[in-house]
Amino acid sequence: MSAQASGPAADVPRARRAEVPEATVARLPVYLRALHALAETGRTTVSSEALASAAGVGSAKLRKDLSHLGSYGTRGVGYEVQELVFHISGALGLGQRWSVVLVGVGHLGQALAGYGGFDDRGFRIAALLDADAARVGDVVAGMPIRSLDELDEVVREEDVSIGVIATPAEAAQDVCDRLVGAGVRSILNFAPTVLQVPDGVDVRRVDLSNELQILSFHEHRKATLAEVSA
Amino acid sequence: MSAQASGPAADVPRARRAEVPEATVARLPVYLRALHALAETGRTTVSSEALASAAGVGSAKLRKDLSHLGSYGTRGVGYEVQELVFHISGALGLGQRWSVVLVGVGHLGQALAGYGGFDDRGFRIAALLDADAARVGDVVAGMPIRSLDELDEVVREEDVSIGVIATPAEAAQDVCDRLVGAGVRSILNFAPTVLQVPDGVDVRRVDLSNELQILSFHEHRKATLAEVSA
DNA sequence: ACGCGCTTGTGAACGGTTGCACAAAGTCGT
DNA sequence: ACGACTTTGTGCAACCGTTCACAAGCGCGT
Repeated sequence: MSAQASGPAADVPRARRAEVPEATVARLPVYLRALHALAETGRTTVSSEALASAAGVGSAKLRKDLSHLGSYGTRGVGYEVQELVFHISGALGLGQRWSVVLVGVGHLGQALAGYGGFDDRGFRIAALLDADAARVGDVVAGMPIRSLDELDEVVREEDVSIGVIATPAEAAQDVCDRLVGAGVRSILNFAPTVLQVPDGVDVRRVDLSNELQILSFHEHRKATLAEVSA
Repeated sequence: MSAQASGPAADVPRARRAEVPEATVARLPVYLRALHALAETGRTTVSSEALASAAGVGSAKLRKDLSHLGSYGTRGVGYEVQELVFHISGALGLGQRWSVVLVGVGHLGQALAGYGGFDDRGFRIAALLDADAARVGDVVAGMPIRSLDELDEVVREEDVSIGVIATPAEAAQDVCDRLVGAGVRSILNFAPTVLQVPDGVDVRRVDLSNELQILSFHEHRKATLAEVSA
């Protein structure tokens, strides 16, 4: 976004990168998980129809999504599971291990720390940090909790590129600022606040209450419709 | 915008309200939270500009979103905070208290059970359920854990309309089926699986690993771009 | 009372996403 | 070897969502 194509489009090595659409990127992890599940059942190939159904999307959408990565299917047969896993992982940048720092070790933080999905895929928790001095030193999920003051040090030494915020809402913006100050440019925020960040920093929010309220809207709508037809 | 409904639009009972777009619905909770935060600082009115910035969106988008609910602003002044809270809450169906059943009381389940955001807004945890008999009877966040077998009973007696799944992935589909069987039509799924449900049932997924992978994609892209320009 | 400045609400243009429908391309059985 | 069958990859059209730009409306100061 910052370094736009300066004059000649020759800076791009091979223009094979047709810029994967954001909506597609958001679905790739779902496909990847479905593929892993299929692999465990022993399947070696899948049709777009079968994979789409396992991922909860339409088959045309799936095929179009995959076509943005390249042409890795075989007509008349389908996709080879392992090959697809490889290519999707590559597109998502999971070839390398990303170091993650987790800030805030309450119940949610512990749930995240204990979550198996980290090590399996390409993520490694570099450190658990908490502002509460009484908690520092406790061991959670096999790791000692360290002080929030060690943030810069951790980010530098462990080459952390992703920060996860699982603090109370009041602390989130401050922690965010510290993360950005330390050089972290990707943040996953579980605190119920909208974080203000400079350009070039990506933030993704996960908010339980939001999701419940969206469900509430649909329940409400269903209930109102039912009332009308009654 | 209401007057010129020439002919057909006026007598269609079902299409009474102009159907709030899904993308807008997803943002309403964010606005609501920002408004509550503003209310606590003593503000009684906000401009679309100020509220938009607090919510992390553009002001035009905010105004268009709000316009789907009605015309509740005052030109030259802005929106009255309390009034907007009232109308957004109404649109989201938060006027009534929804009963929620939480299945799976591991670390994540405990984090959710202890989350303040439930009681504050219009949600009430009707029961905590877990399949592990050894856990049944334990008290978490002031509530006793009950057996998963009591699901039907709980849903019926407590008029539960929303189910939250915080179990391991393996158990999620089974729990989902039970919830649907008991009559629950809105499900919030924290387990890393895509649930298969019949039509008429809404499912929202929250998946930590997905979010991390999306961040990974962007980090990867940034890193690749930086490499090229170097 | 009246114009001035501010802010909302919205029509219209734009860009991205979805779904359809089908040609291209492969496999399998005979 | 070949035709029937299957499934991918994609052009196209409809749809949805975002952004721009501005007229309409409101309060305030004079």
